[in-house]
Amino acid sequence: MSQKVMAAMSGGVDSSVAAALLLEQGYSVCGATLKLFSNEDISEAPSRTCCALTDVEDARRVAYKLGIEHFVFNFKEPFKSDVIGRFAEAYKTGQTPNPCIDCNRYIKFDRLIDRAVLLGMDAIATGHYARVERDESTGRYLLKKAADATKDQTYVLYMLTQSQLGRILFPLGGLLKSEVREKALARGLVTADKPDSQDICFVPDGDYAAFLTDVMGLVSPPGRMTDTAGNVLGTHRGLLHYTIGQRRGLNIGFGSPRYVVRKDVFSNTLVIGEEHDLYSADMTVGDVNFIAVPALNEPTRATVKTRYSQKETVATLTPLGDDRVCVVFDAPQRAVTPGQAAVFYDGDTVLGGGTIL
RNA sequence: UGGGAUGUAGCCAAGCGGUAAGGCACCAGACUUUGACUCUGGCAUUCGCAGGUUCGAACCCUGCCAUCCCAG
Repeated sequence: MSQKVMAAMSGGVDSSVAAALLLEQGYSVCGATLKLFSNEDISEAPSRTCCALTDVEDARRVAYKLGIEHFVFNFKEPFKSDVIGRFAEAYKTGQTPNPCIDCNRYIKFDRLIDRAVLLGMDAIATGHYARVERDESTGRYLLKKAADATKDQTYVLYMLTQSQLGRILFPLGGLLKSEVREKALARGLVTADKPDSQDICFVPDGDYAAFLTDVMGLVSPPGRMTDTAGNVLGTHRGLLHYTIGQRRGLNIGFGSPRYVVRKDVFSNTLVIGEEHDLYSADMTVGDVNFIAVPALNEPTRATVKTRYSQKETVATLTPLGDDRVCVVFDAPQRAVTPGQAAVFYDGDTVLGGGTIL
């Protein structure tokens, strides 16, 4: 009896091909598309997003073409509270969140798995570029980088637990993006030519600041902009327009570029400085989750990623207790930003990760 | 209103008689499944204003205006 898999289908190329491949590999497959928000809740949501209404239609057409059953689950409420809500909360405290990670953590790999199990499925599959392997010696599931290093998404999957990993298939983990597109074309999937998604899915026009103020009702008044010594240089447009390391939008001219160095929500002050002011020798990471090991018990060498699409850097991890880890970089890192994820690697294997405090 | 200095794009700034460098900011595009960073391209028919000299002026001359400094 073949394994029953629920393929999460966003309506994009990747998940379409993932579902098709599973079917060809002999799995018993059904498709599932998640409704995460109403289009009328956000501004015009035309092309380049995931999970929009047209994308549900595309997913349905692909499922039909593949001849598999297709479900649409309404996860608007949990998405609103666990993803959008957290996103807004993070901005309130001056952090820079990564909503994709929360969506994976609380929606796709939590509620969707629950739903799949409820329907008698053995596992779920997504179009993420990552690989899951079983370490025979320890019995643990390992999360490993994708074959296509440029598309690797392990950074947004660091919080997966052993029980989740035991029920996850990533059919695209061994493929290159170009191969995925070829396969989509070869199979005549309508999603073959859809552009890669980008931007935050619930903020299709990319104007997340407007979303936070207009839709979420956050208040972010203008305030003073100072240099690192505290000298007032001008006025900022509201703290949520900025993130650490940001250069654009400061609207202030010096001989050299200026970057956001710090956000102080209490005094509503934006501190700006030069490139060299952005480097940190260490950081504390909280809410950590370990995958390759049950827990971190002693100082450990690892490579660390402090933001998406950034090169890894070598560091020493020291457990602090309370799900926290102190990370000391071999070389100071640029723009370490609270709220962003820090992911630890041992070669191609994800050791674990957490949120930068 | 005695003396000195300076006025070139939003900011800084080169140019010193031959037809407006550069940096920052800004804008556009690329890259990017977060916000960023980065990269590429764009961005003063015009040099405080008005006259004059010259084949030709941001550069020389005259006047005016503005700002800053020193002195009163």
